[in-house]
Amino acid sequence: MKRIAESTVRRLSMYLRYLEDLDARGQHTAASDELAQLCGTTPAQVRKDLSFFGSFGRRGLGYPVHELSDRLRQILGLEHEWHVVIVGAGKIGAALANYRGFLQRGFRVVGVYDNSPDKIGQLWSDVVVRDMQALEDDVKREGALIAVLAIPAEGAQDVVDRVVAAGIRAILNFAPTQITVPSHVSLKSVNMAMELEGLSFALTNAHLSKGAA
Amino acid sequence: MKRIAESTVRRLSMYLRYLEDLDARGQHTAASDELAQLCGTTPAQVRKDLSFFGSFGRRGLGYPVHELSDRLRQILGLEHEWHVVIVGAGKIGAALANYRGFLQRGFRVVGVYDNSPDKIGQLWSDVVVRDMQALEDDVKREGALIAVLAIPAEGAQDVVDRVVAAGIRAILNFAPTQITVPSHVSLKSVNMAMELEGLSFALTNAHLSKGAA
DNA sequence: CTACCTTTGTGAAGAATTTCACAAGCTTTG
DNA sequence: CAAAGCTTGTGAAATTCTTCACAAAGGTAG
Repeated sequence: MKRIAESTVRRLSMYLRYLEDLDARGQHTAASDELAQLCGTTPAQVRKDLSFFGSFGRRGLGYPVHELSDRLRQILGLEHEWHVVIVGAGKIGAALANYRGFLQRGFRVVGVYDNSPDKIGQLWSDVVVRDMQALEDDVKREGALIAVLAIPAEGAQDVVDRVVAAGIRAILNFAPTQITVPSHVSLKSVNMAMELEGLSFALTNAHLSKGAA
Repeated sequence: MKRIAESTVRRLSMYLRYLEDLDARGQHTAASDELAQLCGTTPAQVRKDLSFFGSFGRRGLGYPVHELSDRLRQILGLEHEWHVVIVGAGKIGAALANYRGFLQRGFRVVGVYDNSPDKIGQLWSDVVVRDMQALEDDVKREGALIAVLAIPAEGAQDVVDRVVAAGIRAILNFAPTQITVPSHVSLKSVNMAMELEGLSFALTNAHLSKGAA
């Protein structure tokens, strides 16, 4: 079977979001054309993306909204709950810990960790900020497989090594630095400075830069 | 001249970060190989990326660290200060407003805006949270060209239309929804749920998913 | 039942991006 | 100054991703 491109996965995630909207509004079917317009892509792209996983639509009619949502949740692995730890109790950590979208999607924050004594013990939503020293034990006990890193660049790699050793299998990194992980661990990095610099480039070189996203 | 891929711009931004590190450490030259290792890419990629903009290296030696940094800042449009407004004074807005990396890179937050009465008037770092109603006037007066949207999905498009009408030319969107902008406006979206779902997919379909980032 | 309309699923074409591989050029050493 | 050693810059090849275009299939109207 073919490997799936990251861009395809991102779009699946987007299709799902809009399908759920449509479902909530009671719409029963949606054509690739409609989905494409909602998501800012093309009908051919929608059909191709879905075709990697099977054939879910009906010719002449479109896709069954509810059924396709289910199928996409399956594909994306959103059927069960993932346990997530957040490392770093700064503003970004706080934003993530409070973000309701996560729980809705099956990402349950089972722990928030920090070094700073004035952070430790604070209650956030429904978890208490704990000392970093508890990190490994908690990861193991809670069976957390996903870690979010919301810490400064310095020390990020150390934390990565620690959580990986404790059993984490996927990392979402907000630290503005390159980190490395063993091949059995998935990594995504979000770097705000890099995004803003992309915009700065576009503003400075309107003629050179590609369309938006 | 050839159009520049977004992926290239992201890497330029990364090269710059590491060149600045090297510069601070007093290293005078760096080969494509070294830069590639730091950034997790390949030497050929580094050379190709840079070659779109000119030829900055010396054969047999590598790239002059300080000079190339300057040149990259020029290319990325980081030589002068950009004025940025942040719309939404929630946790994400707070994280961004406080992020020192921005100012370092020449992004000055000239205003933070919110609707909520208990947010308005709060002092953040060195700006006061203001009423959304002041948004358009402030954008014009301050000559802000970049807006960061840190608000819920509902109403995001309205805010976009408002800031675009007021003269904003680039938007960094954290609202978890698709927004549209006129073609003269650049747009980047960061969607945390989508990132986590990408990890969930990778965990669920190890055999289908591509390498990490 | 037939004709017509719509929309999927998908090979094949096309475009974009990355990787390869090597000639050209700078440095250093003897 | 010649030879050896690196490393760049870059066409060309390979790979990856997107778009095209159309046959196949379901739906509907008459």
